[in-house]
Amino acid sequence: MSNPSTLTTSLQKAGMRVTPQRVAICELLANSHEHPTAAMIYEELKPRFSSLSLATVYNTLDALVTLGAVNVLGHAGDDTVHYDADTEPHVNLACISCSRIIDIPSEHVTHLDAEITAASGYKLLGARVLYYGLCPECQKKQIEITRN
Amino acid sequence: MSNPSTLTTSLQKAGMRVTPQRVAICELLANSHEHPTAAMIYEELKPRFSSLSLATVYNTLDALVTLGAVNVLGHAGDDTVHYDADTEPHVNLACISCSRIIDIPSEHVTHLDAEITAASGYKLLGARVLYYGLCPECQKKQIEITRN
DNA sequence: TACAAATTTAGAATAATTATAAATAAAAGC
DNA sequence: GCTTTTATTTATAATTATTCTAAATTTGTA
Ligand SMILES: [Mn+2]
Ligand SMILES: [Mn+2]
Ligand SMILES: [Zn+2]
Ligand SMILES: [Zn+2]
Repeated sequence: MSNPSTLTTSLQKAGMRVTPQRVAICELLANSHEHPTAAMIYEELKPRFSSLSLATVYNTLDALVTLGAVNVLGHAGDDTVHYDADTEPHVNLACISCSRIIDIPSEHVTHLDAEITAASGYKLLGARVLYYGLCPECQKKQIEITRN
Repeated sequence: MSNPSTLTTSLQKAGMRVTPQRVAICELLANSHEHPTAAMIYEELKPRFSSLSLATVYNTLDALVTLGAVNVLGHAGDDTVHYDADTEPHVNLACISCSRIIDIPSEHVTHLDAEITAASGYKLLGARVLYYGLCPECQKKQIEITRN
Protein backbone atom coordinates (compact mmCIF):
# COMPACT_ATOMS: atom_id res chain seq x y z
CA MET A 1 0.00 0.00 0.00
CA SER A 2 2.66 2.46 -1.08
CA ASN A 3 2.49 4.72 -4.11
CA PRO A 4 2.57 3.00 -7.53
CA SER A 5 3.95 6.09 -9.23
CA THR A 6 6.94 6.08 -6.89
CA LEU A 7 7.95 2.83 -8.54
CA THR A 8 7.20 3.76 -12.14
CA THR A 9 8.92 7.13 -11.88
CA SER A 10 12.01 5.51 -10.42
CA LEU A 11 12.14 3.29 -13.51
CA GLN A 12 11.65 6.32 -15.69
CA LYS A 13 14.39 8.30 -13.95
CA ALA A 14 16.74 5.39 -14.57
CA GLY A 15 16.08 5.77 -18.30
CA MET A 16 13.83 2.74 -18.55
CA ARG A 17 10.60 2.69 -20.50
CA VAL A 18 7.34 2.56 -18.61
CA THR A 19 5.63 -0.29 -20.42
CA PRO A 20 2.20 -1.73 -19.62
CA GLN A 21 3.77 -4.84 -18.11
CA ARG A 22 6.04 -2.79 -15.87
CA VAL A 23 3.20 -0.56 -14.78
CA ALA A 24 1.12 -3.58 -13.88
CA ILE A 25 3.94 -5.09 -11.85
CA CYS A 26 4.54 -1.81 -10.04
CA GLU A 27 0.85 -1.34 -9.27
CA LEU A 28 0.54 -4.85 -7.95
CA LEU A 29 3.60 -4.40 -5.76
CA ALA A 30 2.47 -1.03 -4.45
CA ASN A 31 -1.10 -2.07 -3.72
CA SER A 32 -0.22 -5.32 -2.03
CA HIS A 33 0.49 -6.03 1.59
CA GLU A 34 1.41 -9.63 0.98
CA HIS A 35 5.10 -9.30 0.11
CA PRO A 36 4.69 -11.27 -3.11
CA THR A 37 7.12 -13.52 -4.93
CA ALA A 38 7.86 -13.36 -8.66
CA ALA A 39 5.62 -16.36 -9.23
CA MET A 40 2.74 -14.75 -7.30
CA ILE A 41 3.01 -11.59 -9.38
CA TYR A 42 3.15 -13.64 -12.56
CA GLU A 43 0.05 -15.64 -11.66
CA GLU A 44 -1.92 -12.55 -10.68
CA LEU A 45 -1.14 -10.73 -13.92
CA LYS A 46 -1.47 -13.67 -16.30
CA PRO A 47 -5.23 -13.11 -16.80
CA ARG A 48 -4.64 -9.50 -17.88
CA PHE A 49 -1.44 -10.16 -19.88
CA SER A 50 -1.94 -13.54 -21.44
CA SER A 51 1.52 -13.55 -23.01
CA LEU A 52 3.36 -12.31 -19.91
CA SER A 53 6.70 -13.95 -19.31
CA LEU A 54 8.24 -14.79 -15.95
CA ALA A 55 11.48 -13.27 -17.23
CA THR A 56 9.79 -9.90 -17.47
CA VAL A 57 8.66 -10.15 -13.87
CA TYR A 58 12.14 -11.08 -12.68
CA ASN A 59 13.77 -8.37 -14.78
CA THR A 60 11.44 -5.67 -13.49
CA LEU A 61 11.88 -6.77 -9.90
CA ASP A 62 15.67 -6.77 -10.28
CA ALA A 63 15.56 -3.27 -11.72
CA LEU A 64 13.40 -1.99 -8.88
CA VAL A 65 15.65 -3.61 -6.29
CA THR A 66 18.79 -2.19 -7.86
CA LEU A 67 17.17 1.23 -7.81
CA GLY A 68 16.33 0.83 -4.14
CA ALA A 69 12.59 1.18 -4.78
CA VAL A 70 11.81 -2.34 -3.59
CA ASN A 71 13.36 -4.41 -0.81
CA VAL A 72 14.28 -8.08 -1.10
CA LEU A 73 13.21 -9.94 2.01
CA GLY A 74 14.41 -13.39 0.95
CA HIS A 75 12.84 -16.76 1.68
CA ALA A 76 10.01 -17.30 4.14
CA GLY A 77 9.82 -21.03 4.69
CA ASP A 78 9.18 -21.62 1.00
CA ASP A 79 12.14 -21.49 -1.34
CA THR A 80 11.15 -18.36 -3.17
CA VAL A 81 12.22 -14.79 -2.70
CA HIS A 82 9.67 -12.32 -1.34
CA TYR A 83 9.65 -8.62 -2.20
CA ASP A 84 8.44 -5.55 -0.34
CA ALA A 85 7.56 -2.30 -2.10
CA ASP A 86 7.17 -0.53 1.23
CA THR A 87 10.63 0.88 1.89
CA GLU A 88 9.55 2.87 4.92
CA PRO A 89 11.31 1.41 7.98
CA HIS A 90 9.27 -1.36 9.57
CA VAL A 91 9.59 -4.91 10.81
CA ASN A 92 8.47 -7.79 8.60
CA LEU A 93 7.34 -10.93 10.34
CA ALA A 94 7.22 -14.22 8.47
CA CYS A 95 5.60 -17.50 9.43
CA ILE A 96 7.87 -20.26 8.17
CA SER A 97 4.96 -22.68 8.16
CA CYS A 98 2.41 -20.82 6.02
CA SER A 99 5.02 -18.46 4.47
CA ARG A 100 2.92 -15.36 5.03
CA ILE A 101 4.64 -12.10 5.91
CA ILE A 102 3.01 -9.34 7.91
CA ASP A 103 4.15 -5.84 8.85
CA ILE A 104 4.86 -4.66 12.38
CA PRO A 105 5.35 -0.96 12.98
CA SER A 106 8.31 -0.09 15.14
CA GLU A 107 9.82 3.17 16.25
CA HIS A 108 13.19 1.49 16.76
CA VAL A 109 13.83 0.56 13.12
CA THR A 110 13.41 4.12 11.95
CA HIS A 111 16.77 4.97 13.52
CA LEU A 112 18.75 2.15 11.96
CA ASP A 113 19.35 3.64 8.52
CA ALA A 114 21.13 6.71 9.80
CA GLU A 115 22.96 4.72 12.46
CA ILE A 116 24.31 2.19 9.92
CA THR A 117 25.30 4.77 7.34
CA ALA A 118 27.19 6.78 9.94
CA ALA A 119 28.93 3.75 11.42
CA SER A 120 29.94 2.02 8.19
CA GLY A 121 30.42 4.34 5.23
CA TYR A 122 28.34 1.96 3.15
CA LYS A 123 26.02 3.31 0.49
CA LEU A 124 22.72 1.73 1.56
CA LEU A 125 20.43 0.29 -1.07
CA GLY A 126 17.85 -1.62 0.89
CA ALA A 127 16.75 -3.07 4.19
CA ARG A 128 15.80 -6.58 5.12
CA VAL A 129 14.29 -6.57 8.56
CA LEU A 130 12.50 -9.88 8.74
CA TYR A 131 11.83 -11.86 11.85
CA TYR A 132 10.53 -15.37 11.43
CA GLY A 133 8.69 -17.92 13.47
CA LEU A 134 5.22 -19.41 13.74
CA CYS A 135 2.00 -17.46 13.49
CA PRO A 136 -0.72 -18.20 16.09
CA GLU A 137 -2.70 -20.39 13.66
CA CYS A 138 0.32 -22.47 12.70
CA GLN A 139 1.29 -22.85 16.35
CA LYS A 140 -2.09 -24.52 16.96
CA LYS A 141 -1.57 -26.86 14.02
CA GLN A 142 1.89 -27.78 15.31
CA ILE A 143 0.45 -28.72 18.69
CA GLU A 144 -2.26 -30.81 17.08
CA ILE A 145 0.38 -32.67 15.03
CA THR A 146 2.53 -33.23 18.12
CA ARG A 147 -0.48 -34.80 19.89
CA ASN A 148 -0.72 -37.66 17.36
CA MET B 1 32.69 -15.67 17.58
CA SER B 2 29.93 -17.10 19.73
CA ASN B 3 30.18 -20.27 21.79
CA PRO B 4 30.56 -23.56 19.86
CA SER B 5 29.08 -25.59 22.68
CA THR B 6 25.90 -23.52 22.54
CA LEU B 7 25.33 -25.02 19.11
CA THR B 8 26.32 -28.60 19.89
CA THR B 9 24.32 -28.71 23.10
CA SER B 10 21.25 -27.42 21.30
CA LEU B 11 21.59 -30.35 18.89
CA GLN B 12 22.03 -32.70 21.83
CA LYS B 13 18.99 -31.33 23.64
CA ALA B 14 16.96 -31.95 20.50
CA GLY B 15 17.91 -35.62 20.71
CA MET B 16 20.41 -35.47 17.87
CA ARG B 17 23.81 -37.13 18.01
CA VAL B 18 26.87 -34.95 18.27
CA THR B 19 28.97 -36.40 15.46
CA PRO B 20 32.45 -35.19 14.43
CA GLN B 21 31.02 -33.60 11.29
CA ARG B 22 28.38 -31.72 13.25
CA VAL B 23 30.91 -30.56 15.82
CA ALA B 24 33.15 -29.27 13.06
CA ILE B 25 30.29 -27.40 11.41
CA CYS B 26 29.24 -25.89 14.74
CA GLU B 27 32.79 -24.83 15.59
CA LEU B 28 33.28 -23.26 12.21
CA LEU B 29 30.01 -21.37 12.52
CA ALA B 30 30.71 -20.21 16.04
CA ASN B 31 34.30 -19.11 15.40
CA SER B 32 33.53 -17.27 12.18
CA HIS B 33 32.53 -13.70 11.64
CA GLU B 34 32.00 -14.12 7.94
CA HIS B 35 28.40 -15.34 7.87
CA PRO B 36 29.28 -18.38 5.76
CA THR B 37 27.25 -20.24 3.18
CA ALA B 38 26.83 -24.02 3.04
CA ALA B 39 29.37 -24.17 0.23
CA MET B 40 31.90 -22.12 2.20
CA ILE B 41 31.57 -24.44 5.20
CA TYR B 42 31.90 -27.46 2.96
CA GLU B 43 35.07 -26.15 1.31
CA GLU B 44 36.67 -25.23 4.62
CA LEU B 45 36.02 -28.63 6.16
CA LYS B 46 36.82 -30.77 3.12
CA PRO B 47 40.58 -30.98 3.99
CA ARG B 48 39.75 -32.36 7.44
CA PHE B 49 36.84 -34.57 6.37
CA SER B 50 37.75 -35.85 2.95
CA SER B 51 34.45 -37.68 2.53
CA LEU B 52 32.24 -34.85 3.79
CA SER B 53 29.00 -34.43 1.90
CA LEU B 54 27.23 -31.18 1.13
CA ALA B 55 24.01 -32.84 2.24
CA THR B 56 25.43 -33.17 5.74
CA VAL B 57 26.25 -29.48 5.83
CA TYR B 58 22.75 -28.54 4.66
CA ASN B 59 21.11 -30.96 7.08
CA THR B 60 23.06 -29.66 10.04
CA LEU B 61 22.38 -26.05 9.12
CA ASP B 62 18.68 -26.77 8.76
CA ALA B 63 18.60 -28.42 12.16
CA LEU B 64 20.38 -25.49 13.81
CA VAL B 65 18.04 -23.03 12.15
CA THR B 66 14.94 -24.96 13.17
CA LEU B 67 16.24 -25.00 16.73
CA GLY B 68 16.77 -21.25 16.62
CA ALA B 69 20.50 -21.58 17.28
CA VAL B 70 21.47 -20.10 13.93
CA ASN B 71 19.86 -17.34 11.89
CA VAL B 72 19.30 -17.45 8.14
CA LEU B 73 20.24 -14.15 6.58
CA GLY B 74 19.46 -15.05 2.96
CA HIS B 75 21.25 -13.96 -0.18
CA ALA B 76 23.87 -11.23 -0.29
CA GLY B 77 24.34 -10.41 -3.96
CA ASP B 78 25.39 -13.97 -4.71
CA ASP B 79 22.66 -16.58 -5.00
CA THR B 80 23.53 -18.53 -1.91
CA VAL B 81 22.09 -18.38 1.57
CA HIS B 82 24.28 -16.99 4.35
CA TYR B 83 24.05 -18.09 7.98
CA ASP B 84 24.79 -16.36 11.26
CA ALA B 85 25.56 -18.23 14.46
CA ASP B 86 25.45 -15.03 16.46
CA THR B 87 21.85 -14.78 17.56
CA GLU B 88 22.46 -11.80 19.82
CA PRO B 89 20.52 -8.84 18.41
CA HIS B 90 22.64 -6.87 15.94
CA VAL B 91 22.53 -5.43 12.45
CA ASN B 92 24.10 -7.32 9.56
CA LEU B 93 25.34 -5.28 6.66
CA ALA B 94 25.93 -6.89 3.29
CA CYS B 95 27.75 -5.57 0.26
CA ILE B 96 25.88 -6.82 -2.79
CA SER B 97 28.98 -6.41 -4.91
CA CYS B 98 31.55 -8.44 -2.95
CA SER B 99 28.89 -10.36 -0.95
CA ARG B 100 30.64 -9.83 2.36
CA ILE B 101 28.54 -9.34 5.49
CA ILE B 102 29.74 -7.42 8.52
CA ASP B 103 28.19 -6.82 11.95
CA ILE B 104 27.04 -3.46 13.24
CA PRO B 105 26.18 -3.16 16.93
CA SER B 106 22.93 -1.34 17.62
CA GLU B 107 21.07 -0.61 20.79
CA HIS B 108 17.82 -0.28 18.83
CA VAL B 109 17.62 -3.89 17.61
CA THR B 110 17.82 -5.26 21.14
CA HIS B 111 14.27 -4.06 21.74
CA LEU B 112 12.71 -5.60 18.66
CA ASP B 113 12.31 -9.18 19.86
CA ALA B 114 10.13 -8.27 22.84
CA GLU B 115 8.25 -5.67 20.84
CA ILE B 116 7.39 -8.12 18.04
CA THR B 117 6.43 -10.96 20.36
CA ALA B 118 4.11 -8.69 22.32
CA ALA B 119 2.51 -7.17 19.24
CA SER B 120 1.98 -10.34 17.23
CA GLY B 121 1.57 -13.48 19.30
CA TYR B 122 4.06 -15.20 17.01
CA LYS B 123 6.51 -17.72 18.42
CA LEU B 124 9.80 -16.25 17.24
CA LEU B 125 12.47 -18.56 15.86
CA GLY B 126 15.00 -16.22 14.33
CA ALA B 127 15.89 -12.75 13.19
CA ARG B 128 17.08 -11.54 9.84
CA VAL B 129 18.24 -7.96 10.21
CA LEU B 130 20.30 -7.39 7.12
CA TYR B 131 20.82 -4.09 5.39
CA TYR B 132 22.48 -4.18 2.00
CA GLY B 133 24.33 -1.80 -0.24
CA LEU B 134 27.89 -1.11 -1.35
CA CYS B 135 30.94 -1.18 0.89
CA PRO B 136 33.44 1.70 0.56
CA GLU B 137 35.85 -0.37 -1.58
CA CYS B 138 33.12 -1.47 -3.99
CA GLN B 139 31.84 2.10 -4.22
CA LYS B 140 35.27 3.13 -5.53
CA LYS B 141 35.27 0.33 -8.09
CA GLN B 142 31.77 1.37 -9.24
CA ILE B 143 32.95 4.92 -9.80
CA GLU B 144 35.99 3.73 -11.75
CA ILE B 145 33.79 1.60 -13.97
CA THR B 146 31.40 4.52 -14.54
CA ARG B 147 34.35 6.66 -15.68
CA ASN B 148 35.12 4.40 -18.65
C1' DT C 1 29.97 -59.40 19.39
C1' DA C 2 25.37 -58.48 17.60
C1' DC C 3 21.37 -55.46 16.80
C1' DA C 4 18.80 -51.39 15.89
C1' DA C 5 18.58 -46.64 15.07
C1' DA C 6 20.72 -42.56 13.38
C1' DT C 7 23.81 -40.48 10.30
C1' DT C 8 26.67 -39.84 6.42
C1' DT C 9 27.56 -40.19 1.78
C1' DA C 10 27.31 -40.09 -3.45
C1' DG C 11 24.71 -39.13 -6.82
C1' DA C 12 20.19 -38.20 -8.95
C1' DA C 13 16.27 -35.07 -8.98
C1' DT C 14 13.97 -30.71 -8.31
C1' DA C 15 12.82 -26.16 -9.17
C1' DA C 16 13.84 -21.22 -8.76
C1' DT C 17 16.22 -18.15 -11.36
C1' DT C 18 19.03 -16.60 -15.33
C1' DA C 19 20.60 -16.51 -20.06
C1' DT C 20 19.63 -16.53 -25.01
C1' DA C 21 17.95 -15.35 -29.25
C1' DA C 22 13.99 -14.31 -32.01
C1' DA C 23 9.74 -11.44 -32.19
C1' DT C 24 7.52 -7.24 -30.95
C1' DA C 25 6.98 -2.59 -29.60
C1' DA C 26 8.43 2.01 -28.91
C1' DA C 27 11.21 6.11 -30.09
C1' DA C 28 13.87 8.90 -33.30
C1' DG C 29 15.08 10.77 -37.67
C1' DC C 30 13.74 12.09 -41.96
C1' DG D 1 3.92 8.26 -42.90
C1' DC D 2 8.01 5.35 -43.59
C1' DT D 3 12.60 3.63 -42.13
C1' DT D 4 15.97 2.81 -38.88
C1' DT D 5 17.45 2.08 -34.45
C1' DT D 6 16.97 0.72 -29.81
C1' DA D 7 14.60 -1.25 -25.90
C1' DT D 8 11.56 -4.69 -24.34
C1' DT D 9 9.04 -8.84 -24.24
C1' DT D 10 8.57 -13.51 -24.97
C1' DA D 11 9.42 -18.59 -25.23
C1' DT D 12 12.51 -21.70 -24.21
C1' DA D 13 16.86 -23.64 -22.86
C1' DA D 14 20.43 -23.61 -19.41
C1' DT D 15 22.18 -23.08 -14.89
C1' DT D 16 22.78 -24.17 -10.25
C1' DA D 17 21.64 -24.07 -5.31
C1' DT D 18 19.25 -27.08 -2.67
C1' DT D 19 16.73 -31.34 -1.63
C1' DC D 20 15.80 -36.18 -2.11
C1' DT D 21 17.03 -41.11 -2.13
C1' DA D 22 18.91 -45.33 -1.11
C1' DA D 23 22.99 -47.71 0.14
C1' DA D 24 26.96 -47.69 3.28
C1' DT D 25 28.76 -46.39 7.63
C1' DT D 26 28.76 -45.09 12.27
C1' DT D 27 26.96 -44.91 16.83
C1' DG D 28 24.75 -46.41 21.07
C1' DT D 29 23.22 -50.37 23.66
C1' DA D 30 23.35 -54.52 25.65
MN1 LIG E 1 6.66 -5.14 4.72
MN1 LIG F 1 26.03 -11.17 12.14
ZN1 LIG G 1 1.52 -19.51 9.73
ZN1 LIG H 1 31.95 -4.72 -1.34
